[in-house]
Amino acid sequence: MKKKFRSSCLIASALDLIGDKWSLLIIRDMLLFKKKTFKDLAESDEGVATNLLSSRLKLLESIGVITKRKLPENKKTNIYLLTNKGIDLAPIIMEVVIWSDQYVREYNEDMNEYENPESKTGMIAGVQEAYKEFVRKTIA
Amino acid sequence: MKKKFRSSCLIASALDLIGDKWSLLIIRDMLLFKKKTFKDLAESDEGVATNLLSSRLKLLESIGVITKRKLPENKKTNIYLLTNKGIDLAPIIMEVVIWSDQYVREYNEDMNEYENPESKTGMIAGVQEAYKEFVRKTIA
DNA sequence: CAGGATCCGTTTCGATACTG
DNA sequence: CAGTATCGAAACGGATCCTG
Repeated sequence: MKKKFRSSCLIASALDLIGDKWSLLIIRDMLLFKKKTFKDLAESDEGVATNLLSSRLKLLESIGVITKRKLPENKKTNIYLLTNKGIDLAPIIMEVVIWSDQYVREYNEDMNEYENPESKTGMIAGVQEAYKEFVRKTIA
Repeated sequence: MKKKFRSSCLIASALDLIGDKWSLLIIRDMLLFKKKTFKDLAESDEGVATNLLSSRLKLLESIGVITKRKLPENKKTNIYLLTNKGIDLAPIIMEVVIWSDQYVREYNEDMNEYENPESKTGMIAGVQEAYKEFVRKTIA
């Protein structure tokens, strides 16, 4: 394992996303809970202020991890969807979920199967596929 | 892939770490660049202010992802080392590095081998083992 | 009424100066 | 060297206010 990473790794726009609480929560809510409207996202458990939600959605769109559009059948409501670039954040999100579950859970749940690297990789791929299917159905 | 994650996933103390730019950079510097003194960490490319570095080290210690101690042979200098809980953040850090490298690199480097899930898992394990070996040698 | 934008008091940041 | 103190600037967050 001699490969070197650039010291600039993790520095550029990744930190704007990953180093920001609200951006992470928005991406999690979209990816895992299929939230897509401003209202959905505003009602997160953590209680984002609408001004912050607004600013983060603009940020995420400018970086290209989400897109803003309207439903085919409903021209009024804006919806936000993860792009492929955004869906590729799934491994990060899921690793955070796994770590969090391992170290800060108060009660046991059966997450242990993911200790097997095989099933973890598969689980992440499953989350990504599920989201892509959701996008397909949403914009169809 | 029917397993459900608690909505509290990713919310608790994980966000204090992952949702914070400096905490992430400190963990990265310790894990990948083997930084261990205040001075080492203060000289990061990104330029942490010393007051923030100080507050983050306290935070990370309080959460239990790092420990503060002194070298056996040098009683003057404080050193900071990742605990096992901290080393277990490696998958998150490495996924961020991989995503960052994929989407924000300006010039190509040969990271492509990690597109194979097998080698990615192995690479992460390698990073963790390397750090554990570093800890062993440091406190020996 | 959804989808934000604006205002404003409070908290946090970040750069530098300072201390044991 | 390893932090702490200070202070102006920026960001937060919560309430309210527009606008189609």
